[in-house]
Amino acid sequence: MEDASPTSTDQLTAELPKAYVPADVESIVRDRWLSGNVGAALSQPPSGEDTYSVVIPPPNVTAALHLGHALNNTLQDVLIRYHRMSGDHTLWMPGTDHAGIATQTVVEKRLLAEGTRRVDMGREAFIAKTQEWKDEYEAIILDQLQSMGASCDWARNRFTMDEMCATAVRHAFYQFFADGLIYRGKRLVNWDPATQTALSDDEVEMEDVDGYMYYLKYPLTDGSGTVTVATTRPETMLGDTAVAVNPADPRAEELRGKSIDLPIVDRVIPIVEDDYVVMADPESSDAKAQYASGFLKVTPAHDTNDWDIGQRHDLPVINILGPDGAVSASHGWLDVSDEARQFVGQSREDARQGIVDWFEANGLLEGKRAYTHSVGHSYRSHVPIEPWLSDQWFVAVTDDRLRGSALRAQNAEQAPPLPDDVAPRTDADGDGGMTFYPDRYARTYHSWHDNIRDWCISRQLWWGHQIPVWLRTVSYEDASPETKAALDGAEVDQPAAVESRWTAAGAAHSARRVTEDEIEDAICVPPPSTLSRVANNSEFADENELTAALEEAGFTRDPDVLDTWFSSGLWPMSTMGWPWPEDYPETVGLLDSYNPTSVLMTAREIITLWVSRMTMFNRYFMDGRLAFDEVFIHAMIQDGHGQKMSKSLGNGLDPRDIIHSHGADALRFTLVQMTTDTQDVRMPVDMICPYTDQSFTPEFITNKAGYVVAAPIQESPFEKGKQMASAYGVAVGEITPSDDLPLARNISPKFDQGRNFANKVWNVVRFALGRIESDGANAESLTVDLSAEAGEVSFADRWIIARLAETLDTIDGALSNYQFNVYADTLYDFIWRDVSDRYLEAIKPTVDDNRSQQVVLGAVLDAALRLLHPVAPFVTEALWPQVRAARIGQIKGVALPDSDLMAESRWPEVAAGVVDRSAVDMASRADHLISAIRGVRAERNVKPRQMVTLHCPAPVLELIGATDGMIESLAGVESVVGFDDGERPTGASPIAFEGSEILVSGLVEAMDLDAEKARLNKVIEAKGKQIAGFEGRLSNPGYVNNAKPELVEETRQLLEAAKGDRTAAEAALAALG
RNA sequence: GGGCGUUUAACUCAGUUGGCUAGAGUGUCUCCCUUACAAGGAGAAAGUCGGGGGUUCAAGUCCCUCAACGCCCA
Repeated sequence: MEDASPTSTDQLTAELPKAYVPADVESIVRDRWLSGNVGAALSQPPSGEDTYSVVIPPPNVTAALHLGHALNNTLQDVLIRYHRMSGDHTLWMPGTDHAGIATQTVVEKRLLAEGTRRVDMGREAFIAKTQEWKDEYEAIILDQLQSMGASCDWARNRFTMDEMCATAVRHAFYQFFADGLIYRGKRLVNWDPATQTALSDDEVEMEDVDGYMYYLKYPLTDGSGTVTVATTRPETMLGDTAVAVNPADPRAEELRGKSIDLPIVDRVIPIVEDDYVVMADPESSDAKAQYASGFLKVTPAHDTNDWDIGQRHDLPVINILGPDGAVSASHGWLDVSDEARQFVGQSREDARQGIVDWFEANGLLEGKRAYTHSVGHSYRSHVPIEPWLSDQWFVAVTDDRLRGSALRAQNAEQAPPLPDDVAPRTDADGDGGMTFYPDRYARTYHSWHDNIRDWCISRQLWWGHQIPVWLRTVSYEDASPETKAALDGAEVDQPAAVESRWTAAGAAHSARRVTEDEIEDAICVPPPSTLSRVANNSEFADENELTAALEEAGFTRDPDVLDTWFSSGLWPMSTMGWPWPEDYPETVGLLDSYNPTSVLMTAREIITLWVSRMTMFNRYFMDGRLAFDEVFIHAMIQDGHGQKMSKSLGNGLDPRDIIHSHGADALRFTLVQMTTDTQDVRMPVDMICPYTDQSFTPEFITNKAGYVVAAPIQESPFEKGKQMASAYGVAVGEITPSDDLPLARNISPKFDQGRNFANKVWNVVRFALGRIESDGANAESLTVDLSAEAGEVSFADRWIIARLAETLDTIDGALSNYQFNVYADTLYDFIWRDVSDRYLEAIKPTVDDNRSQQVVLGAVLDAALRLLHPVAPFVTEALWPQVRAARIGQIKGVALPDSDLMAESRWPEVAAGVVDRSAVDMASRADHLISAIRGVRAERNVKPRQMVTLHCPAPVLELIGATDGMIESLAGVESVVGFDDGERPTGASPIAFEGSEILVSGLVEAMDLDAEKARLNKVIEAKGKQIAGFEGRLSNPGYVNNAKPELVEETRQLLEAAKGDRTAAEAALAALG
């Protein structure tokens, strides 16, 4: 790459502006990576070499990425870049998710705004429209990822509905179907009456709702009285098929065998006894018992618990609602009485009121009490979910081959014991191999599988993978002989595998009785690539012929699509070409080399739905192999008030805004630094004034729902009288932004630290470039030996390399354990505190004339930037040509091989033998002395240029000598003279250091006696406190006997030093008179 | 109802198996535009580690308990 070649340092210095301007370099750097194919993975790395792989949790194409995505992807990129630099073959698979219901919903909204509806345009046209949306947002998302610096293998970008993924989805469905793990059945599902589709359990959100508990009197058929049922949903009584009572209830015996005349509907229903019924207990602490009457109306078609009771007592199921949630007589309700007919067609809300009124008017309403309870709501449309009876497809995730396999995958050391009904772990591939970080999430994952139910995967949508099954319902007589044979003795709704002409052609065939005399045949047709492999001697040439024949035989394809998570669950396999990688040559080898992936990074909200399913699927289809070895769950970012960031609260941050104002590295660094192993982190949200571009803390109000939000209208603190709209004001529709009331964007001051750090790094490099004479030399030109014996380098050089080695160790440990904040903090300290504040200042007087020191400076810079690269790739890559130019030699034992791009450089290696660990201790002593001197200087207002003189005893002289001028440089000391309680220089300020007295003279201004005394008294007081503490500890026999000996010894030394310091300070005080 | 997490300086957070005088960034105050950086440098003030009890020679760290806040699941 031509612009990466080193040129003369003078030129380079001139090229670097005084401050780092991210916008000036980010797009250039991004292009360098793209044209350099930095993220490209080798499909078939040489065997035996390490690989490291991550699949991106595919973002929904519904919307642009938010801050949570920025965090998630930054962390992945940090690991990927780190492992790439460490020499692993890395694969980071990018892609997006079609997000069925979510995307369909936003597209429908857009259509409505344009004046059309989905049903008006038809399925084909709607899918085309949605595809447009997908293309638009996929492009935005990929652009966002690249602008954040994500080093994915872009050529492998996948989409959950592209051909490769679609093949995997269809093949997996076919395989499960053939193995009896996917079945169709009439079940109660979570029905969203607004979007009119089924939802899986995890798409239902529980919300507390203020409602009533109604007490309805049901007359006994024998006229002997009434029983009172308690219910929150009186309207469902139209579908009651029993009343249940707990067998332990004293009233149960008397009622045994009796029945009820169900009001309104005139249906005679039995009284059954079931343990499930909560007995009335007004004294109970359980709200359910407090509000219970002891009698439960049983509506199997409209309540999951009632369904279970119905199953136990063989009760009829009467469905009285339509798909829109209104009362309906055309979905299985046959015995509609004249009285009941008035409610047909009413919404569930109207019907509730009407039925309560009816009971009241007829003297059958015993009462109602206010009652707050949890009601399931659609996560998408937010309307209450209706448990609704319908034909749906399910994956039998409760089967041990799936649930058991997911549980066995867990690392036994961090997981609770396996449940009794799960087969034990064996030495099979994958068993016990999956580890969670932080480990507490292993329990969350485990317990999710406790009450797992079969997974409803059909969705009544258009956007998604259409179910690859052709269905036909015929009367028993008309069914084929094979089907009849397979169903011999089978009960209603119980599926059976069938051998037929369709299975001979490569499809899978299952049948079930829909009713006693109706039979449904289901033919699952695999993807063409599978069909051509499994069908030998098929009577059909290809899939088209087969499906044409099916349709001719009266079959029609199920119009429903699959739950999005079905395709996401296959993601670690489908993206790598499964099941037929040979059909996609670029994927050959990927599964063998990169699956299992190394780690899955995600937020905890989807531990259950995604981690579990990927594990189940990968293990099922890949002979037990895990989808990933490790799972890292990162924090959720909340706003400054501890609230979830959301569009509706207007408290979110757009990564694009942060990149615009602070730069991508600032975004990344701050996010990485925030990543501790806690669950939530807070990020105070400020606003940017659109008139001045300055940020300020907005005025907050509390909204009706109790959230702290930015007031809809904000005054500019910078331009008097000018106003702006907050994101909250716009989100709730209170304000439409205009020229007079422009929308203010959100920002957080937390990103300042990242921005400042990038700027610091920039300037460290600028400094070095000004001090290193390139003269055409390169990293091979000169080799410097660090050892003190060689005498080639100064103390500061040995020390900074020792600190580099320590930093490297800490960072390696941190990144292997997902301690991202430790990584960021360690680097920040090393670069800012050590390299910048100490090392650069220490070498300023000597580096210009010291060739070896220039070599060390160049190498330190090079190494530091490499360590920084995973978290701040842009600024480091931007500076890489300059850093290469600054390399005029190498350090023996410090490996920093050259490369064209920083992103392709190797992680630094420092040989243990070259590190002078003692230098770190000595530097720390020096540091204390420097601080003391600086303290005196600051107190006396000594100007930076003013040099002082030090008068100190022999041991301190020795330290000063051993550190080769570091102390003088950093403390502004001109000369050091010996001083052994001899004649005191006049006007000198005393300080206590390591038990002896040191005098500082040359402070220019006359000594302020009172201030000096006050300072010494403060020292004496502080030392006295310390001494008391140490003495107290040492006089305690328990401590001396029990604590580690070296600890006790250390305490003794500290005590001696503190005593010495106090004595010195007292002597100095006395000398002042 | 079950589970998890948080509570340390004014704010946002570190503090790894108990052991140096509890740290950082921001903010505040004082001084300095020193030829890498004012997005900077030097210094300073600021903490009864949520409350209470316990274990221990020793508790921010372990145990019990109470409180507040948040999240997940039902």
